[in-house]
Amino acid sequence: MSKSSSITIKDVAQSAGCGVATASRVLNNSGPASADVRERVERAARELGFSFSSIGRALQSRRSMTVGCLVPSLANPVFAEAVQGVQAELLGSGYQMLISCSNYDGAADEAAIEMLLSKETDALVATMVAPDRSPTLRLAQKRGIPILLMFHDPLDGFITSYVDNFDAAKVVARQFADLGHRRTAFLALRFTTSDRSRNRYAGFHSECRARGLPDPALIEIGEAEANQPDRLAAILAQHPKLTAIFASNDFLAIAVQKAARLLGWRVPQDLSVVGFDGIEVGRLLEKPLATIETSPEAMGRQAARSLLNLLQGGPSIQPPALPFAFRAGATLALPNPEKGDDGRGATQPPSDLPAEPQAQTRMNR
Amino acid sequence: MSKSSSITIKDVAQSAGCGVATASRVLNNSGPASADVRERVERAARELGFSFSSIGRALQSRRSMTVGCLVPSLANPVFAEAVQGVQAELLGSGYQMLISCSNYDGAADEAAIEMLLSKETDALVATMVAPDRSPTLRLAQKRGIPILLMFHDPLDGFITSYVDNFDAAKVVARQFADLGHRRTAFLALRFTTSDRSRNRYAGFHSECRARGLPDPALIEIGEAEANQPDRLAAILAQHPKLTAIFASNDFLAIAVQKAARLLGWRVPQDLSVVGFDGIEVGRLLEKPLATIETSPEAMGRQAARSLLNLLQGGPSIQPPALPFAFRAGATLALPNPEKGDDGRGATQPPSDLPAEPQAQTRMNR
DNA sequence: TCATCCAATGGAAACGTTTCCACCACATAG
DNA sequence: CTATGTGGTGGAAACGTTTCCATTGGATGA
Repeated sequence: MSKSSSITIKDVAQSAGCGVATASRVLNNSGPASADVRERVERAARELGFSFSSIGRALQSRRSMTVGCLVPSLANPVFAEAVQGVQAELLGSGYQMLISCSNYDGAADEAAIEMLLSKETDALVATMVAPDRSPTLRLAQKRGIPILLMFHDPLDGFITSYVDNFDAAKVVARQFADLGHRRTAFLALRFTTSDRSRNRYAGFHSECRARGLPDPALIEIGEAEANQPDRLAAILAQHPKLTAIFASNDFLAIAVQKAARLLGWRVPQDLSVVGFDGIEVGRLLEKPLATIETSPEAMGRQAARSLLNLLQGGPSIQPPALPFAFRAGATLALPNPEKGDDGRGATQPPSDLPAEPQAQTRMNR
Repeated sequence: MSKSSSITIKDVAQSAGCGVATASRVLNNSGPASADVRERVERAARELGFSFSSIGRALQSRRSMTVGCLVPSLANPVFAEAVQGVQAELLGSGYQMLISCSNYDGAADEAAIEMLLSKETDALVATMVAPDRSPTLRLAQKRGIPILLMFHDPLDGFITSYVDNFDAAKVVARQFADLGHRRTAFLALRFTTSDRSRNRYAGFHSECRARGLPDPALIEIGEAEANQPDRLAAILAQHPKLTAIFASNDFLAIAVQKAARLLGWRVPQDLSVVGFDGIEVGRLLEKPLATIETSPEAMGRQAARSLLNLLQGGPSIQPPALPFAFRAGATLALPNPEKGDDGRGATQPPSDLPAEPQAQTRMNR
C-alpha cells in the first residue's frame, strides 16, 4: 500500500544504526563519514527506497527550488514555446517550474503572482499585461526575489528577455517602402493589452515617417473579428486603398489573407501581408507567409539562464535583445498600381502611441 | 529590503499578544476564539503583511497542494491547450501545477515523474510515451497518488481523459469510402512513440477492411521529412495511385498539401487530405482543412476535474470518452478517376498493429 | 609520555505550520 | 453549594530536513 511514502531519513539512520545527522551527511556528501557507515547508510537507503522530502528540505533551507512562471496563455504557441524553453533550460538545475496563465487579464496577473509568491517560489519569470503597473510584482521585487520578464521591452528595474519590437517593425516598414508601398496599415489584436504590439506599431510608424511616407493606418480588432473572416473582411473593406498590411502576429496575418480572399483581393498582388513571430506553420502554407522570425524558445532559455545566474548570486545584468530576422515569403510583392494612390495619408490617427519609445529599447542589439 | 519575507505566524501571535495556536485558529477559522483576540490577531496579520508559508503548511499537513503535469511537449499546441485546460480547472482549487516536458522521450518520462514525485506532488496528470510500461508511474500508483492520463486510451488501472481514436479514425475511413476512395494511406510521425497514432491507424484500417476496401498504406516518416516538403514529396511520389491520405495530425496534413503541390498534385482533386485534432489555424487556411475536431482544452479540464474529485476522496471512475466531430473542409473531394485503380492492395503492410483494440475503447461514448 | 589535533559521530535546535491536550474560568443544572 | 460541562486559551509535539556543537577516540608531533 502506501507505506513506502513515509520513509524518512530517520528510518534510514535507524536501519543503518547511526544518527540522522550522519545519515544526512552521507546522503548529501556534505561531511566526513567513515567508509563503513557510509556503506551501511547507502545500503539502507537503497533497500528502503528512501528519497528526500523536498518539503522538509525546503523548510529547513528556505529554498523551495521552484520557479514560478506566468504567461498570458498556453494556447498561443509563442508563449507555449517560451515556457518550453524555460523548462528545458531549467531541466538539470534542480529547479522545478510552477505555471500559471492569466488569459490576458491584468487582475488575473496580480492574483497569479500572489499565488506564486505564497507558494514561496525562489524566482519568477513572467509575461504580463502591464508589468510596469503591477503592485504585486513590485512587492516580489522588494522581497528580493529574482524576476525575469519575457517578451517585454526593457523596463526600469527588471531584467527581460526580448526581441526589439521597435526595430523589427522598422524592418517591415523598410520592406514595404522599398517595394513602393505607400498606403499601409498595422493590424493589431487587443492593442491595449500588449506593450509588444504597441511598440511594433511605434516602430512601424516611426520608420514610415522617417521615409516621408503617409502614416500607416492603425486597425484594432477584437477576438471576434479575428476569428470570423467575414467580419474581418468587412473591416478591411473600409480601407480599399491599402496595398500592404503588417499584422501584429502570424495568426492575424493568416486571418487577413482569408478575409482578403472573401473580398476578392489577391495576395500578394492586391495586398501584401507580413506577419510577426515566425511560427512554423507559416512556412507550410500554400503561400509561405512573409514574417519577422523570432525564437520564443530561445527567449525562454535565455530567461531561464539569466534566472539561474541570479539565483546563484550573479550580478543583475540585462542581456542584449535576441536576434530576429525578416523571413521572405510569397505574401509580399510590389503594390498593385491599379489601387490608386491619391497621396492622402491614412485616415485613422494613432490612438495611444508612445511618443518616441525610449532610446535604450533600440540600442542594445 | 527583504525583511518582510520572514513574517511568521509566531510574529503575528506575539504582536497580538496571544499564543500561536490561537493565532492559527483565528487565521484559519478553525476553532473558537473570542471576538477580542480575533480582532487583535487579524489586525496584527494585516499590519505585518503576514501570509502563510505553504511550505510549513505542507510539512505539517503532508499535502503540498501541488499537482504534477507531464506532457511530451508544449511546442505542440494540442498538448499546450490541454495543459491550459488543466490549469484553468485547477484555478480556484488551491492546487498549483508543476510542469514538465519529456520531448517524446521515454527515459525523460521516467526522470520527470521521478522528479515530480520527489517534489511530493499530491497528484499526477500525464501524457507519456508508454504509460503502460512505466515503472515509475506504477510506483506512483503504489504510493496511492491519484493519477490521471490524458490522450491515452483507457489503460488497466488508470483513469484517462481521451477521445476515442479508434472510433474517430473509423469516421474518416467512412468519409473516404462514401466518396469512393479506394487507394488510401495513413501518414504518421513517430509511429512508435504514440499509442494514439497507432490506435488511429487501427481504426482506419479496421473500417477499410469492414468495407471490403484494400488495406490502407501505412506511411511512417521522421521529423526531418515532415518539416522538409521536398523530402515528404519524394516519399509521396512512391505512392502515385493514392487518392486520399489520412494524416495523423493537422500539421502533418498541412505538410502533405505542401508536398503535393510540389508534385503538381492538386488538393483535393488529385488527393484528398484529412487531418486530426482540429487546430484552429486549419480553419483559416486557403483551403480549410477537413479534420477530426477535438478539444484538448476540454480534455485537460476533464482530467483536472477527475483529479480534484479523486483528491477529495471520490471514487475512481473512468469518465466516458470526450466527443469528437468530423469537420468538413475543402481538402476532401471525390477521387480523381484518372488515377487508375488497378485493384491491387496497398503494398506496405502494417508494422506494429494491435490485433483488434480492446472493446471498451470503443464503447463508452 | 603527554599535549594537540582532527576525523567521525550523534544530540538537539531550528525552519513554520497545525493540532492534541491540558488548563482555566465561568455558567448552568442538579 | 457542588458537580458537570463548555468556550477560550496556550504549551508542546510533530512533520523531515540540515547544521551547529559537543563528544569521542585515535593519530601525530614534540
